[in-house]
Amino acid sequence: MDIKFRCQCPITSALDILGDKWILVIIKQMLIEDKKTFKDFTESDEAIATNILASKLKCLEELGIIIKTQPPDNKKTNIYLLTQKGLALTPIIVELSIWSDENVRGLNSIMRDSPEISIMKSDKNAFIKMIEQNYKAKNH
Amino acid sequence: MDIKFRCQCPITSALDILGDKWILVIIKQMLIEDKKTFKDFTESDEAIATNILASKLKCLEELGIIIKTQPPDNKKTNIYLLTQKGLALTPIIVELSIWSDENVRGLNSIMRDSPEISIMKSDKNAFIKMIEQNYKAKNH
DNA sequence: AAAATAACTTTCATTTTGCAAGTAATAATT
DNA sequence: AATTATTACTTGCAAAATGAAAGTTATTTT
Repeated sequence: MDIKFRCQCPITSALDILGDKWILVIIKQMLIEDKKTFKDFTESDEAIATNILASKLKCLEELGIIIKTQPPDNKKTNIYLLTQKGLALTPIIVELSIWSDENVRGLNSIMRDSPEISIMKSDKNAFIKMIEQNYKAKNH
Repeated sequence: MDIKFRCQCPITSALDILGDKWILVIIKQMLIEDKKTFKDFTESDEAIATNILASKLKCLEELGIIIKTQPPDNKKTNIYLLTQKGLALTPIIVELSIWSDENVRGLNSIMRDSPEISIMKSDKNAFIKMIEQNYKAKNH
């Protein structure tokens, strides 16, 4: 199961990996909603189907964007964690958030506010670092 | 043909629009490869099928991300241009570019270098502004 | 007037996504 | 110790999105 890259373009190649309905949603759930088990993902608002979830997690693992680990005290539950490659997607998630706040709100009447949106805009780099540090602190 | 939003999350809502194989590729082609006609898009490296292209362009137009215009001297050729909403996707494209350079290069052996990658990284904001100004200058 | 071009549309095959139900292993409860 | 519940999936099938190839219409160009 390896990815077919459409051409030599770096941006298109990134989208050969990230360009679908679910990959970046799963990354977002891990990064800012603290989801880490298969069950966590199935219970989220987006309501991903379990077969799709299983295939996307496998794909992300093969690409080195996440790793699957077993907690020593529990053989039933698996823990999925972002690797450095996955954490490095934070700037993309933040930019999606800003674009959405400014340009999608008018189209989705039920969209919720991001309480941190003004902080996010006023100092993007600091905000990105904060999210990354926060994730690392929680998962070590 | 209106979009179904999965939930209240701003990031997921952005991905309800942008999360597919083609939308951001088309935006990239307009923004940094100077593509503007139907033919331009069909001739690009990514080789999009004409039926898919037609449906994506229609979708982008309905969302207000691009506009379709007729040059006064030619009734055959249509010109597609990014609106402000479309231009505001520049930061996302730039972040995809940076992430790809650092994390996808190892997976796509034929990926080309971005000559401006170091400038891009050293001052993201300046680079984003430059791309946006450049686009506006060319298309007025 | 004929040929070429631009912008699509149509048809049909393939791939991806989605729903619902089922399974196997482990953990918790009685 | 036996039963029940939970977790992490897989399977089967339907629906939607994507793709390849050919066809259509309205301009331009020759």
